[in-house]
Amino acid sequence: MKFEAATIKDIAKALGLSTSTVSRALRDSYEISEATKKKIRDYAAAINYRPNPVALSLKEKRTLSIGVVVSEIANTFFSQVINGIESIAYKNGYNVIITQSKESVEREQMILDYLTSRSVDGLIISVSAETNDFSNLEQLHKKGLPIVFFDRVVEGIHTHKVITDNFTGVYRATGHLLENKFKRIAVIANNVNLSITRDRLAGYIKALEDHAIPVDESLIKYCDHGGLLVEEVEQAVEALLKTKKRPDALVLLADKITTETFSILKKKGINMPGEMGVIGFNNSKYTSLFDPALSVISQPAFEMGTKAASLLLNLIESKRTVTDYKLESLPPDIVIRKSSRFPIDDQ
Amino acid sequence: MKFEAATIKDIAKALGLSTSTVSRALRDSYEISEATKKKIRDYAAAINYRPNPVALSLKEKRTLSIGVVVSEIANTFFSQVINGIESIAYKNGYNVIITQSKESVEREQMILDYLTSRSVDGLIISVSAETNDFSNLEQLHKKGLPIVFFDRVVEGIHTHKVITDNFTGVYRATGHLLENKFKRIAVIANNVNLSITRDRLAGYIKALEDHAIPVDESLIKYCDHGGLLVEEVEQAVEALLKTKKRPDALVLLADKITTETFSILKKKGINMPGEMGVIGFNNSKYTSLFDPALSVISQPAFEMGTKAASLLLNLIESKRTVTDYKLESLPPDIVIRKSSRFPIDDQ
DNA sequence: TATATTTACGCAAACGTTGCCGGAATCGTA
DNA sequence: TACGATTCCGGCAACGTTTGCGTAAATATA
Repeated sequence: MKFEAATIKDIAKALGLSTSTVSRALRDSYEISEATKKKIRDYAAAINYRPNPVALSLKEKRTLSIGVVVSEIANTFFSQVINGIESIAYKNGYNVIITQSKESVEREQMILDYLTSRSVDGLIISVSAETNDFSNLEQLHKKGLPIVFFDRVVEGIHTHKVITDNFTGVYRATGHLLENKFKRIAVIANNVNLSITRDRLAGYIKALEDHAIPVDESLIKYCDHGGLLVEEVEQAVEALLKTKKRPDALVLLADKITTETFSILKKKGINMPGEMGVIGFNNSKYTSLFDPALSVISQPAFEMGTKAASLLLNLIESKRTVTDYKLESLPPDIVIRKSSRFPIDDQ
Repeated sequence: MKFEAATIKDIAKALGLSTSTVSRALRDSYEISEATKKKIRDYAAAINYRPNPVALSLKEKRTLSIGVVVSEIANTFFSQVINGIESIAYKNGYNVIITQSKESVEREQMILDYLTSRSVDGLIISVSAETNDFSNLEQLHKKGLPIVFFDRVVEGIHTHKVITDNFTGVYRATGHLLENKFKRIAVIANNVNLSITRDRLAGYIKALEDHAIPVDESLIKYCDHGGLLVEEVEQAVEALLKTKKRPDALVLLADKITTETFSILKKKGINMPGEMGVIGFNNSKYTSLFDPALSVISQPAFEMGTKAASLLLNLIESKRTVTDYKLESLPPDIVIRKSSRFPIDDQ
C-alpha cells in the first residue's frame, strides 16, 4: 500500500510554472508577483500540499527532531520528564522521538545507532543501569552531537546536565527516619555504575555520620538492573530480613525498587511502619493511596524535562561550539506519610 | 553546533572510486570485485560509516518508522501497549514514534499533520476523547495511509482494529457486584463519543437487565475529558453521592477515572467497600497495593500492542490494497479484590 | 529612442543514496 | 588475429526542496 502526497512539482506542472517559482511563492518571496503567489497558494491549499520534511531534512541537514532515551516510559518519573521535554520542544517546532532502553546496554546501543545516524538533531538521555562503557556516547559528543544528560548523568562527558539534588534528598529522608526513632536503617540502591546511586548513597552515609551512627555495609544492597527484575529486589529484601540484627527501616533509592520492595514486604505480611519503616524515591501519584500511605522522595520531573529541553535547544541552535556547560541541580520534594512515621506517632 | 557524519562520497573520494561503486560494494553486489569490496568495507568500518536514513527515505519513499498516537503515555495501559508495539516493530526493522494527544483535538490534529506529512509509513492510534470529527483521519485513510485503530476505534473507518472485549468486561464486573449483594450500581464513563464508552455502557446495561434491574439514568455519569481533569471526576462523584438514593457500588469505565475516583472517595473518608463497592478499568500493577486493594478490569495491553503492530506491518508491506479488515477483540482480565467484595465476606 | 533599471520568473546544483545504462579492460575462443 | 563474452566500474538521473544566478520582458530614465 502506498501513500502518495502532493509535491511542489505537482503544483508547478498544474500551473505551468517552475518548481522554484512555486517554492518561492510559498515562502512569500518578494521576487514573485502577488497574482502568481495567490494562484499558487490557492492551489496548494486546494490539494492540501504539505512540504516533505524528509526532503527538507536532507537539504538542511537537520531534522527538527530530538531523541529522548529513558530506561522505561511506564516509569512515572520518566513520563513526567518526557511531558516537560515535549512542552518545550513543540513550542519551538521540534518533535520528540521517545525511546526506552529497558536498562539494557545492547538496546541502548541500538537506539543510539538509530537516533544518531542523522535522524535527530540532539539527544536527551538518562543512561541505562547496565551501561558502564560510555565511549560511544563520548564519541558522539566529540563529533559534535548536542547531548544533554538528565537524572543518570555521565561524569566524564562535559555537557549540560540536569539532576535532582539526590544527596540532599536522601540525606533528609534518612535524617527523617532517624528523628522518628528508627535505629537500624538499610538502603536498597540501583546499579553502582550510576551517578544517582553514588550521590544517593553519599546522602545516606552523611546522614548516618551526622547522627554518629557507623555505616554497616551489610545494610547496603544493590539491584544491578534498577529493580526491573523482580528477583533482584526479592534477593535484596530477603538478605536484609535475614541479617542477624534486622533493620527497622528502609530507604529505597530508585522508583522501581521502591514499589517492588513495598509490594514484597506487603506480600510477606510485614507491618509497615511497625516492623519496617519505609521511604523511597517515587514519582507516582498513587503512593498516597497505598496501604500504608507511602512516604516518598519525589523529583521535579516535569521541570527537569523543560530545563533539559531548553538547554538542548540552546546547544542545537548555537552557532559556535559551546564550552560553558551547566549542571542544574533541582531540589527534590520529600513527602512524609504513614509508612515512615514511627508507630508511636500513629493516629 | 553541527554534527557531520561520513557519507558514501567521502569513501569514494578517499579511495578514488565512484559513489555507485561504493554503494554497490557496501550492498555486496556481484558486480564489484572482492578486492575492491574489501577495501571499501574496511575503510567504511574505519570511519564508522552509517548510511543516511534521511536520504534513503527520500529515495525509497518510506521511512521505516510508524507513528503511535495515544492520549497519555503516563497511563499504564498505553505504555504497555507501546511496549507491545515496539517489540514487533524493532524486530522488523521499524522504529516507533510515540506521541500523546492529551485528549485534545488540536493536539491530535497537529500530531497527525506532522506524522503523516510523509514521516511515517503507518499509524497506530487510539483517538482522543474530545474528537468527534474524524474526517481528517478518514481522508488519510482514503489516500492510502495504513492505519490501525486500537482501544478507541472509529467505527466509520474501515481498517484493522484491535480492542478489548469491553462489553463482556463490564458485563461481568457489573454481574460480580450484583452477585455480591450490591444493589444500586452506578457508573462513571468516559466521553460518549468514544467507542469504548458505548461498548462498556452496553455491558453495564445488559448486566442490569439480566438481573431484572431497571436502568436509572441518574446513575450514569460522564467525564468528557476521560478523567484528565480532576474537577470533572469530582463533579461526577459528588453528583452520585448526592442522589436521593445513593448508589452502593461503582463501576469505573476508564483507567484514569478509576484512580481519580478512588482517590476522591478516600479523601472523603468513604469506606470501601462498606459504603461503596468499587471496581474499574485499570492496568497499573499498583492497584493491589491500594487501601483497600482495588478490584480491576485489566486489558491485555501488551498483546493488543503486538497485534496492532503486526496488522499494521502487514498493511504497510502488502503490495495490493487491503480490503479484508480484521476486528480483533481480546478478552479482558477481571481481578477481584477487597474493594468490590460485599463487606460481609470480608475477613 | 536608446539605455538603465526593475520585475518576475526559469535553470541548475545540491543534500546522500540507488539503479539503470554504458563502456573500458581483460579473457576466452575460433 | 579478430571477435564476442565477461568482469568491473563510472556517469547520470532521480527522490523533493531551496537558492544563487541568469535572463527576458516590462518599466523607468535620460
